[in-house]
Amino acid sequence: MRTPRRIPEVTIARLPLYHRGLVDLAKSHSVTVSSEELAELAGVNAAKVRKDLSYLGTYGTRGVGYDVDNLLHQISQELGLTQNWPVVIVGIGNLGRALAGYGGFSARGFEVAALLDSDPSKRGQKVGDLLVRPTSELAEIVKARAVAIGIIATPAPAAQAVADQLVAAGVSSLLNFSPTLLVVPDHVAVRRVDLALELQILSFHHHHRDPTVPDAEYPDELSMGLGAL
Amino acid sequence: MRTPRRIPEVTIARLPLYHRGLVDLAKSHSVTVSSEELAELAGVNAAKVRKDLSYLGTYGTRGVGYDVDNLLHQISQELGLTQNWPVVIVGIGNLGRALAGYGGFSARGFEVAALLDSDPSKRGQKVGDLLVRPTSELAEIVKARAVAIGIIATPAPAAQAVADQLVAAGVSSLLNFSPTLLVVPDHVAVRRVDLALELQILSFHHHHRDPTVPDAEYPDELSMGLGAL
DNA sequence: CGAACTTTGTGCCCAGATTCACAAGCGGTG
DNA sequence: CACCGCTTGTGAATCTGGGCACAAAGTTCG
Repeated sequence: MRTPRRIPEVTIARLPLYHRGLVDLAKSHSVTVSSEELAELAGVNAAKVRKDLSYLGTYGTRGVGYDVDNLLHQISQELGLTQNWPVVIVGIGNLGRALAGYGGFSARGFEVAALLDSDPSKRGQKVGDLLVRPTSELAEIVKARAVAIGIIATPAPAAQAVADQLVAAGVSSLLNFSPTLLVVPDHVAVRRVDLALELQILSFHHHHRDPTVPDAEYPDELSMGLGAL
Repeated sequence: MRTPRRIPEVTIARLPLYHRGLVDLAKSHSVTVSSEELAELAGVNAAKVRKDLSYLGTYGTRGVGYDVDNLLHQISQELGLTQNWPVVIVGIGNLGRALAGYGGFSARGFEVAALLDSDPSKRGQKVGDLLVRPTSELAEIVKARAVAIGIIATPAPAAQAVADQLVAAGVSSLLNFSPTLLVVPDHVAVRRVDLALELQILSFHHHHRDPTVPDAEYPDELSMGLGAL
């Protein structure tokens, strides 16, 4: 039997970290990896790694560790990374353009199927080797290409309408870059990336930072490392 | 006495949501708001709103709710949003440029103090009305402008070195857009925004979506809303 | 082949966060 | 001024996830 238990959301969120660590290990031709090593790569502790992986099945070997290739395959399987998911990016402003040009997509099993924007003046612009198409073609594209994931990079006021269209067209997962709370049906997964929110959290920490910590100044380190850039 | 208890991290992460809701309410000239209303705006439940706010102090009035202006002020105070924090953006690629052009910064109390990139060919380029400056000037700029927050938008291999430089120069908070685990001293706060990770989490949900949900198709909604974009 | 060693998988407990549910407190009303 | 309705603030219960610690299981070496 596979995946006997329900996988906790926090574990799901860590699987990509393990995935990344394993990709690195595979590149360096490591054959096996211990929970300890993997924990270090992912920035968590070893017990958590073992518990997380145990939700997927028992792929480790006691006394040895995990087979890198096998574990990588199992996690890829679980995350659904064995196939290329087509995504659409809606809203080709500053951010949308940056996302369109981001190489990490294709490298990690996501393929930008289309760029959409409602602004007629953007229609026909090229970003990379993709053409910006009008939002009115959204439903058509989503259905024709079986788009799995919609990325919303529009201004906040347009976000909900775009989300509605994406959902109506059959997209099941949304990545929302606008500072908006999207209302979607239960079966649609939404992840939100909110820059202002992250900055405000950092602002809190800066505001409440421990004043006993000297305001930095590590003269030794200042001189090193600059060349590396 | 103010802030008697330590504020849990999860609460801190929600304060910006309340802040945003309150800003909207203030714009629409609402005078008071109940925990119920604020909960709806923030997408959480009312009990959580009340408990979160109670960590800040007792700013509500029983039978009435919270005074919008006052609560907004208190939360701004707590988050440290009553002053403008200078930030630097390091790594002016696709993403860095998009961030530099993002209007949300200045609107929300953050000011881009400088754009830095180690690539000599980028030096002197203008993004908006800011000049790209060499990374070697990092320490100088951070100290001169008392930069609070460093945004790392470099490729992964450069991220750790940049983080080291920022920390050495006295930056206490980092926003890391590279898919890297940064190692920093305890007193430095790091938030990570990882696109590939978010997509992989969505991939999981799409991969495991409930097949009983019909593949969308809500004909009524398809025709409406398009004009709004 | 058995002993020593290594590392996994997991039961158990603890800490932290969420939610419930209700007493306390305030404003309005007659 | 007393009563009623509303909403906060918070103790208590519940749920969830984290981490310890150890038995189980495999490997290596003599």
